[in-house]
Amino acid sequence: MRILTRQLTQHVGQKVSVSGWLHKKRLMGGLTFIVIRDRSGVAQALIKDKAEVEKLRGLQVGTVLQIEGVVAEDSRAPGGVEIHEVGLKIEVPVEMEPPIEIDKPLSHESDNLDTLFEYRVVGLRSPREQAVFKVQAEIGEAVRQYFRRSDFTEIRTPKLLAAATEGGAEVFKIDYFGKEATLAQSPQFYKQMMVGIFERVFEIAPVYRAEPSATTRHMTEYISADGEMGFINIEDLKKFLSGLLNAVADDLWEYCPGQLNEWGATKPVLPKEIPSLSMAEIHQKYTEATGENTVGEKDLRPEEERFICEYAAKNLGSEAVFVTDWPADEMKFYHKAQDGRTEFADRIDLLFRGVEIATGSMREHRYDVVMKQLQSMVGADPEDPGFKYFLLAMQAGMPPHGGFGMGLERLTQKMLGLSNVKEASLFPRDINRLAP
RNA sequence: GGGCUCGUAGUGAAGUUGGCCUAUCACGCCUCCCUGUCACGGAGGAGAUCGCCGGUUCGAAUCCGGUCGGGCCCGCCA
Repeated sequence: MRILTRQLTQHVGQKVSVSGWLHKKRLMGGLTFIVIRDRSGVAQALIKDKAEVEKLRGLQVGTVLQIEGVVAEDSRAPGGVEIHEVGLKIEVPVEMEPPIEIDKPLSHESDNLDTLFEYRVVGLRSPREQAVFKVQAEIGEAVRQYFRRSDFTEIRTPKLLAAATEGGAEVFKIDYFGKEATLAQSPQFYKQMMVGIFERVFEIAPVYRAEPSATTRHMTEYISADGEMGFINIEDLKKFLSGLLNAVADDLWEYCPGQLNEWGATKPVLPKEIPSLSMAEIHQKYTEATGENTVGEKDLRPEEERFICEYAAKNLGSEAVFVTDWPADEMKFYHKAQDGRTEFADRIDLLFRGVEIATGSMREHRYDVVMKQLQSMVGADPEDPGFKYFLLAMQAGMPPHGGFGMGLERLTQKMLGLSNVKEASLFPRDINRLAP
């Protein structure tokens, strides 16, 4: 019966069988050490029998094999146990020399990312690479649990859409049986429509952006964690996001200490309520600090995002910060302007460790107003199938509501301290990579 | 889309004000030695027409032009 490598300590003195991949071999004359990898980790086996060692001749790392032997405690063995009196059974011999070495850290230098992604199917076998995605899986789990604890219903919305979309980012156009369709750049309209049904909904799913961006923080396909809820205001949204980010960090450092340590990650300093700074304040502080005048600009420069995160870490005891008071003339048609301060959108961006990881806003829930905004801001036809059903949902009765979208890979990147968001994607898609 | 920058064995790097390059090193790979390795160690070996095309020159990895492929920043965004 097969056991996992992590279970060896429970079987000292017993004969066991483990299965996995050859991860490393060290031939030392009369002694041969091999390391076997399975889903639970790695373990060492000590082989003395020359005939057993000969079975490995010509076989490379990656060879699938089964090891039978007796578990022995030995302080010289990694982890204190190893397998002795080994009998090997080669399940799948691998003679191909791996294009990259997975038993030591892979280079994540920006110049070498192309190699990293080109050989991704092999490189991900490295325990250190796996750690990134174990962490990402845990983040997804923590996010899901937080939503569910907060009484959200998980939804699945279509990614194939009729042509019209929310505007802003470019969309991918595809041929749909002779008609033009687009790939969803966000679940925006659907999650809002679903507020009229479940009140609180969330989705964790891929979205597509046809932006020709070539930066360390953009991909053309990424996973968005979207939430939307009714009967709230912008302060409720901030509280929710503060709690969410804290919950993710707490969960991660409780359940993934090994993986986080692999990347030298440090737990983010986050107060219970993440502090807010208005865009005007940030421009002001940046201008004072650098002499570079950004006062009056309608967006934050990436340099300002990094600056204000450092400022918040140093002065506000928080590695995350909300940016508030975005100019209303830049807002999207479904956004809501602030009550009594109509020159500002009721919008927040969540900056974490120098990048924007989430954008949230209150939505315009009044049918006649959102209709007017659609026409004046987008110049769109309300009968267009891309907008028609969204408008119907508003007309059918929508409470004040708001929500946000958060980039899962960006969050993973920043939790681990990776320099490029693509490192936090199994198979990143960008302007010039569609495979593997 | 704009700016800057890079391309040398399977991988990572050195060499790039032209000649001493018949291209150096490390990891990996092959053969042999090695009974406690864990980035094992030791001896030997194979592997690169220096991204591609053209040009300048007695001579090009090195200079020039083109081309293909990357990267970083900006714009835009999560």
